[in-house]
Amino acid sequence: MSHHKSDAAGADKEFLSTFARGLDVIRSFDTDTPSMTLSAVAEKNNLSRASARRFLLTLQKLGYVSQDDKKFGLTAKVLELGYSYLASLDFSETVTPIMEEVSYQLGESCSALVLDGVDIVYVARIPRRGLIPMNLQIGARLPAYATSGGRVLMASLQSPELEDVMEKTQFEQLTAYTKGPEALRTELSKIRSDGYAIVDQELELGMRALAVPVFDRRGTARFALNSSSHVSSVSMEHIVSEYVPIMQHAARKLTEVLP
Amino acid sequence: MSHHKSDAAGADKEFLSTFARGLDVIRSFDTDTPSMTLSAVAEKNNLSRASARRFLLTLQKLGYVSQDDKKFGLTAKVLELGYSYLASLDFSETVTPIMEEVSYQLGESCSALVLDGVDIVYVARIPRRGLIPMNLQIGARLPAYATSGGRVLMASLQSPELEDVMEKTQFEQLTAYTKGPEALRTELSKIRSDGYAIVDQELELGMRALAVPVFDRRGTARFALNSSSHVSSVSMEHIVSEYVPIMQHAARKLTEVLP
DNA sequence: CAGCAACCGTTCGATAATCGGACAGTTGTT
DNA sequence: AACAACTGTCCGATTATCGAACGGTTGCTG
Repeated sequence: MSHHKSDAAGADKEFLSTFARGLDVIRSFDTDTPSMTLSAVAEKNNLSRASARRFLLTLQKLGYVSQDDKKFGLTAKVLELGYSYLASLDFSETVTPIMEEVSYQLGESCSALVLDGVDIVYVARIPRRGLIPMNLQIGARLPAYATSGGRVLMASLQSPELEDVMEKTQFEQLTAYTKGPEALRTELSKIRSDGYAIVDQELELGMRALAVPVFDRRGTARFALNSSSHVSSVSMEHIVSEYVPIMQHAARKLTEVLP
Repeated sequence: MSHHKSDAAGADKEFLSTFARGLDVIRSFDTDTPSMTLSAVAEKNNLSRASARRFLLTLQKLGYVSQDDKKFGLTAKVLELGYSYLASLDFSETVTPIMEEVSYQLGESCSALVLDGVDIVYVARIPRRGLIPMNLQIGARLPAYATSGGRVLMASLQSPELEDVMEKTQFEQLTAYTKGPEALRTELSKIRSDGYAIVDQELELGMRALAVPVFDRRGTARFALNSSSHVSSVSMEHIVSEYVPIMQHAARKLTEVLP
């Protein structure tokens, strides 16, 4: 049915390379190189200086980069790009208040996260006052297989998608407790029947995390709610008996308000 | 010296229109239209269907959009674009802990924000437990002229840049207290000598905000620290005598750790 | 189940957008 | 003054990109 595209060359008629390269230019700014000269941008992206300049001037004209004495740097406007995504989720009115209530009842941080490939991505977060266990901002990523949120979302995938994630996942023994692929499969079916996931020090020693899936009215998992706490502060039993009902109650309420 | 570019046509030799259009496609997803059919994307961006399809396929191949039954939607991966900017700021190690301390000492939320055009943009935020006055996430924008953070940043601009901001600002009477252009100029020079700005119910009734500028070692303002509170909870005198010293102390500490 | 409406997918010649090498200009350093 | 390390600009060559047109698919309706 479908033409065999020339896999070797990869020159795809439907792929806008100028656009793709431009996105790479944006992403080439990072912590190590927050600002770069035109030449540095060219080199980092395998572009000619003339091309790099065109990308930078385009971004500058659009307000996404600014120039400070030969050095180019991103402006806060690039946040608007990521913001398109957050806006399309539309959490601020409906979801955040419920998360705040959960956070208050638990006395712990509470996050919302989605699956993107083999990672989970934090899309909303209510931090706990005082010690913040890890610095997880919106947009931060963690491997799905070793996180409670990742597991509830994996558990609600259909078979082909799940296989795809399992296959692409790089299983690493992050702590002495981290489960491998086989143990994870067993765990996933347990999660399916329980309706929640607990990850006990598999991602990081001393940290326990709980997550529940949040479904929309059609029954598809839209995101996960998660809360993590120190081993010293809460026992596993307490999580199961106290935290799980609160989280599941919130998840059911969320189902009603989701479009 | 410089060619007179054909101002009428606007066809700029150094402007990569494919790239610019692609960025617009990303931004065309919003709260009202979180997912769109190919045709809808085409129409919203004034593209032919064939073009819209090329943009969407490119974004899909890069993982920024996903397709669900003829409807396209952004994925969490677009957050990585905005993340490039946050990474280039590199706040997580150095700035956030100091902000947390401020938030703890004040018992109020504490935010970091930068100036982008006539707006301020939130780039880091430590929320206060309990009532969150407004839902200000990272990336959120407010008009600079009516916010304490905006004012300290405007106050530290050089004359031509300041004039530019003043000129482009749409002054609106947001509350009965909101200052106009003339009063703002007076206020700015007061801010310059005081080293802080207080905005008393000018943005929203019942809200008072305090901000201080944070300079790097070369003396350029990099961002502002801000904290806002309810009128009922704290008096103006208390802000000046208690909050200001804490904020200014944090700002000085930040100066030392900034690159 | 034919006919229609509203979509999406694909092709291909035309065209304009993009490329990059070469040269010129600028700045700061020794 | 010579040099290094940049950025700015030009223009012919090259393709990437465009869009109209046609073909499919799906779902609805009488």
